[in-house]
Amino acid sequence: MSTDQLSSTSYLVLGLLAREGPCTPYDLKRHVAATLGHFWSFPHALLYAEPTRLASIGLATETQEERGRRRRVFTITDAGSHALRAWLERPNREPTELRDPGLLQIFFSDMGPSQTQWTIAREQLAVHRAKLAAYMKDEVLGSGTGSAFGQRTLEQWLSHGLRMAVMYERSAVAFWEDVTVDAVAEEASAAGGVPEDYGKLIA
Amino acid sequence: MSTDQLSSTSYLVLGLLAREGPCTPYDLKRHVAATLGHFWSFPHALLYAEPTRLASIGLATETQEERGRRRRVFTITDAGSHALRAWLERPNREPTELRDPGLLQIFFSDMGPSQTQWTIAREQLAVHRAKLAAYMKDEVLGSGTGSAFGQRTLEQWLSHGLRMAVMYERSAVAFWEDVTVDAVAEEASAAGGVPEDYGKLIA
DNA sequence: GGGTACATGTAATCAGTTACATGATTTA
DNA sequence: TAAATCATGTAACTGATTACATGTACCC
Repeated sequence: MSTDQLSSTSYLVLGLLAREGPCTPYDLKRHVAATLGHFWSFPHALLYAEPTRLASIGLATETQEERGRRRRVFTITDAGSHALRAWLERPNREPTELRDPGLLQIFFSDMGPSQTQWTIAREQLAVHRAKLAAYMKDEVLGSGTGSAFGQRTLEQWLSHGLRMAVMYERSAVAFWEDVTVDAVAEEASAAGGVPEDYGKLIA
Repeated sequence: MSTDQLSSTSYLVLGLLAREGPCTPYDLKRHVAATLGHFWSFPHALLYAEPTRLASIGLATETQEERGRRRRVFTITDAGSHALRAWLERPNREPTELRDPGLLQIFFSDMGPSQTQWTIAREQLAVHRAKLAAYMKDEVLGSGTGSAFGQRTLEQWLSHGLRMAVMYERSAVAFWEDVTVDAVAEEASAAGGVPEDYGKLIA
């Protein structure tokens, strides 16, 4: 029953089954969408396939409803819990993957026409500002920006997960603001003018 | 000659061929390793496969050496340049993928023994500090931390690409410091004591 | 000249993604 | 009761990752 070679997806599912109790794939989907899914996409098909795989190696069990939707409900087994804990205690040095298509574009923006950098930066700035605003509306984030002492509720842990994402978005906004300003300055010095909506940038 | 449905990998290769001129897959590999590869992994097998694919749809051409290593050299075609420029001008709203295994662990740390949070945070703090230090040693980053005006050299663009990564690592360090402090406080209040190497944390 | 690191490539596997397809529940 | 949306699942595909395999250049 090799618990080796489990993927991040495996631990995601194991973790959710451990914390939330028995779940249908749809339950998993919703939990993920509300938390990690904001910055680490797990297409729903994955969350239907992965529990099946876990069941096949004994880390979960599967039961199916007789009537109605005939949903499949998955439950973590002792072996599953054990695998999860073992993973939690194992130091993890896999590097963060930061896959940002906007960054890829700006990286090659010198291969395009002169206003390319400016166009990309403006777009990305909008994207990241919107995302940051969306995070801020999620009430789950509201309170504990300072260090929270004492016992931690589930909600606090969820917000804990998102805190990093918020920090990333803040960095991203700052970064794209910088790039935008640079691009404007460059355009100005090259063409002797300033884009019309320059004022909007600083707002 | 549908230039549709090209992946990030495709544009990475097109962009490098456009900027660097004809390249072997190994050339691509080295360029990537020195830049984007720091935070977005592209296994070398990809960089051997992708140019072939591009050649098959007319966005690059392939020539092979007669003698010696019989390397394959790829050159971007006009169609390839066109596809690249079209992509640069197309607004891109695909979200950033932030796949951080450490974050996944901390997200589920309440499923492990009590010191789990502390252990994970310490590990991740070390990882991200090391990465940040490594970035700082790369001379390519040294100078222009402020906004750089005037014309931009290739080196500046490279550093531009990495600047975001540096900001991310800074955020990560701050985040994991926070988590570490939280964990220490929690352990202390729960067990009435403080881990021995607490002092090292603040250093 | 033997070892080591660099360089080049392919093949097989596997995970992630897209697309398809349909049933169940709610709401107008 | 029809439409819309929520929910459930599978199949096919494609791209990413791992593993294998080998050759070349350099260094001791």
